[in-house]
Amino acid sequence: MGVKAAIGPAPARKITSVDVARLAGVHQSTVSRAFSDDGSVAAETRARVLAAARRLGYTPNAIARSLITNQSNIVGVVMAGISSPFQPYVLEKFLQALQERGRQALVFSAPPGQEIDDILPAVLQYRVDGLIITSATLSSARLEDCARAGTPVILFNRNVPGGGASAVCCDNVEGGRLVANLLLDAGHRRLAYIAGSANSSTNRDREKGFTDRLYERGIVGTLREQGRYSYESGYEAARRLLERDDPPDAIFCASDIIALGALDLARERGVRVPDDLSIVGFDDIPMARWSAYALTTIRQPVDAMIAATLALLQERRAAPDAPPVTKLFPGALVERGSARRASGEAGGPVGG
Amino acid sequence: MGVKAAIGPAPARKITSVDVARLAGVHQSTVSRAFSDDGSVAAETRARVLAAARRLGYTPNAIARSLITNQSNIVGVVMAGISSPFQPYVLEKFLQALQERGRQALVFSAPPGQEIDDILPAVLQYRVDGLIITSATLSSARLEDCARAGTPVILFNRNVPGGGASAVCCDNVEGGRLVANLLLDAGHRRLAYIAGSANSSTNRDREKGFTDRLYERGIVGTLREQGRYSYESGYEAARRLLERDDPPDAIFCASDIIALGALDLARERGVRVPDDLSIVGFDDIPMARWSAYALTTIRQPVDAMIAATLALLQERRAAPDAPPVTKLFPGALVERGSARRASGEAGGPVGG
DNA sequence: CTGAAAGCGCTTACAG
DNA sequence: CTGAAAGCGCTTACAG
Repeated sequence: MGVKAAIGPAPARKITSVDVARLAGVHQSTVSRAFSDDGSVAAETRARVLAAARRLGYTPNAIARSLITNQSNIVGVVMAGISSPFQPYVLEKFLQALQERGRQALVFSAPPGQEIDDILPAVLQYRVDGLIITSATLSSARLEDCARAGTPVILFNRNVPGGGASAVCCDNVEGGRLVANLLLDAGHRRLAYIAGSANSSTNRDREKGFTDRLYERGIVGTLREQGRYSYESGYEAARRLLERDDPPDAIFCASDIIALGALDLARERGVRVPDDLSIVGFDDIPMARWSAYALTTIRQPVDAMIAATLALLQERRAAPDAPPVTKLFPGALVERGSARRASGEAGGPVGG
Repeated sequence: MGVKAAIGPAPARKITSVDVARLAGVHQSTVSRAFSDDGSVAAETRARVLAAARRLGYTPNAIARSLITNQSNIVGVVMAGISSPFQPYVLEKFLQALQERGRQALVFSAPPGQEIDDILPAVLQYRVDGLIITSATLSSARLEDCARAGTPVILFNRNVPGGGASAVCCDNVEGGRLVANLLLDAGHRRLAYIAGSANSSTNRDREKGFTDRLYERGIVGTLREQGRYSYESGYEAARRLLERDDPPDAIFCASDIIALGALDLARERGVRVPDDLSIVGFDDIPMARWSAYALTTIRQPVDAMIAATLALLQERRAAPDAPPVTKLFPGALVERGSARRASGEAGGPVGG
């Protein structure tokens, strides 16, 4: 009533369910029930509680709830580098899917290409309900820590057979085969592969599918350049390839971002795409459809893969000791302008 | 000892500090101290506790800690769309900065251009220590909810004077002026502006700085196309501009991604950049330096802006009722190949 | 349908 | 330096 009151309303910090209960004239446990879906509360009581809560600006404390229910509703998402365009594309979809399901995402970024063991303790401290690791791997020691903590782990876009973790992945081997078929059917015989980071399963599998199919169809002597998953890397690798005495007439790049770099280098040197050189990527990132690139590529069915990841996480939480599974999703060939069409192919629907 | 033992080690779910205390032969509070930095524990005791913890695979429960310390160590990050390339670039830097400071990030993605009021309750339930909102705004009602909950809010890359929230922002008005000067000094007189989303402060400020400076220097009749922050939008807007009877010879785009679309459209139509047309963007996203684009642009000092955001958050947590402040950071002109150089300018260092 | 009480796993004065 | 105890803000059997 004195001078102090004039300073302004004392900010009533830290409103709890007890405050709401007092105002609504009920017990604290009733407040709790009013905020839970299945709590049996008289409709009228609930209305009174909710009104009091609104007046006080009360929101249930999810931290306290997590502690007692032993469920945080938080999923950990660890990404190895968000800078490569496929990653934010995936992350955004994960965030949306999680939000739709009423879950939160604690997101971590790891230096690309590295193991993410250092990050794990922080993730586990927050007792996340599950852990999604995209484009990275966890050592088996850390994987065991997760198992011991009862935290299910799903590897997204990384497939380590026998690695002890469940995985959701595009069928990269089959994708590589698809590209080999496409290029061979278009008449190419002088082929090259620009690899992504050496230690990634995506690179390994895409390369394997590609070269195996080439071999099956009698092609040998395919060129190879080691790259990383970056534009600059594709640009440089393509330079080395095109400076050869016997340059390739078709290049399969381990990912779209590599292909974009290769495409730009080719153009700069006056090599016409696809007339002189076919270039194919993998992922179908948003940029692949830019008219400047019109990249022929393999599309990963990201939405289905994300839904499967979340379903698997749920499943594993119920049955933590079930053996790891791997779910493979077929990629789809998207033909745009950067690769020659099969020679036998008709010009359009009319010709069919 | 019976059949059950053969099934395997019963997974000792939910190890707590009590379990560790028992194994180490100390009280539970001593375990807690051993895991805290300043807790006074005998070195030998701490070692024993840590050994026991390792053996049991114990990690302190951060959820329980948050409840008692009233500090979650979690920062909420709300982004309006991660798909535009500047956003993941910023997000990655935020995540890294937060990790370095021992903090976690609860990340939310909102539909771009929209208000993010719906997301706020979820954020507040988790009692985040602070909230960073990038490229989006909160209604004043929701801002008040945050104030009442004692959660400091910083707007990143959005500047709403008198909006009631603190903000960290590039000086977009000054950036717009810089571009006007550059283009005028290079001899351009027929100018155009491709706008970003109409309701964004970034667009408003960049346009204002640009047109004000043009006006000051006596240029009128500047063309304007409304766009959104997307490649496609820049592509289409540039088409409309270049199909005119009196096309511009220089275009300032509200952001780099718009400029990239404009650049590609120009090329497709055989318009030479920068000989026939200068194009300037804003942000300096990683793609701007790709050799295919070599985009002249304004670089936002993102690292400094992020450090300031985090410092401000810390500050506001200590003094929640301090009035909102806005920190403006100057952008830097980065001249690459997409805009003509000033006519008076020497060709290189030799000519100086 | 509602109240009273126990308990989730920690931290932190308070003694000694 | 260590132990004993209170308490953070909830949920959830248990009675009634």
